[in-house]
Amino acid sequence: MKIYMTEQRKQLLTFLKEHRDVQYSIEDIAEQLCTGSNISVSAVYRNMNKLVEEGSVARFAREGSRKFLYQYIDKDCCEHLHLKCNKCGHIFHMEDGFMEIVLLTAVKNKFVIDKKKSILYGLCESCK
Amino acid sequence: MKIYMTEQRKQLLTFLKEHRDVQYSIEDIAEQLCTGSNISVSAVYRNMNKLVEEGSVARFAREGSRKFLYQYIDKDCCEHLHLKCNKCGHIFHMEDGFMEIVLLTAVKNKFVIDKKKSILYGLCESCK
DNA sequence: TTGATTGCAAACAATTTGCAATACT
DNA sequence: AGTATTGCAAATTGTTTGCAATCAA
Repeated sequence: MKIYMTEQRKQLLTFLKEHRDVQYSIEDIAEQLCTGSNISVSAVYRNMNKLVEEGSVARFAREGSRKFLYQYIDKDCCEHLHLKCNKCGHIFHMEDGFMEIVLLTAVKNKFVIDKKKSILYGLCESCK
Repeated sequence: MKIYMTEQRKQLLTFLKEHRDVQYSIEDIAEQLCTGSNISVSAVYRNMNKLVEEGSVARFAREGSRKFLYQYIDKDCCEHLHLKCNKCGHIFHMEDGFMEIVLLTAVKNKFVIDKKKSILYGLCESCK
């Protein structure tokens, strides 16, 4: 199935790429892009699903809310373990060296971590 | 607000305690307990919410489904990092020694992990 | 021209809530 | 007795879908 680069998809991708370190709900995105009459909410839903299928966007679920969260993913991004601060909501990438230790430790515990799908929650330095 | 130990809540707690290592959706629980006419589905919802508030049950969300998952939590459980297998769905506890390493590594990366809220996804030994 | 994408409104699925009846302490 | 909890049905919330019109290739 071909991909048409519509105005709406272009805007979405631009927005997400400009905020690679943020996870947005559909509502968040709609607030930013659907205000005038640029994009309909259902176009946002459909596009996000397609982008998730494609692999350029990741979808996350969070206990505490029924809303899914979306984040643009580049190669750089999905090669890291993510740390999300419970207070400020910011997402950090675990540095390579440290990540290797974590992955290796998990292997010793007989478990192979999927970096892409795993997020560690806690407090970042400025919030703790 | 007092807690009344109703027949329904008793059954729920018994069921969850007997399967501490499993995460159930409301639907799963309903299948087990609401078949005859023991408990209504809304009682399950309300009880699970109350138990989550209380802290004796944890609620999880996963991308790929809109259903929340619930699991009985004892002191032992919330002191561990959890590993969830993407294939068989089973939940494992990371062993103490290994967990310490992971937590310490995160601290070096300037991040304090909240064990209770974090789940690492990947593949367990028998599924990889 | 062909088929993917859009906007809208209606449909869905999971969860929550209002209310009168019931059960716990 | 007083109030938390129940069951039911109706309401909400977040997401998906059908369809005719539109747009990208």
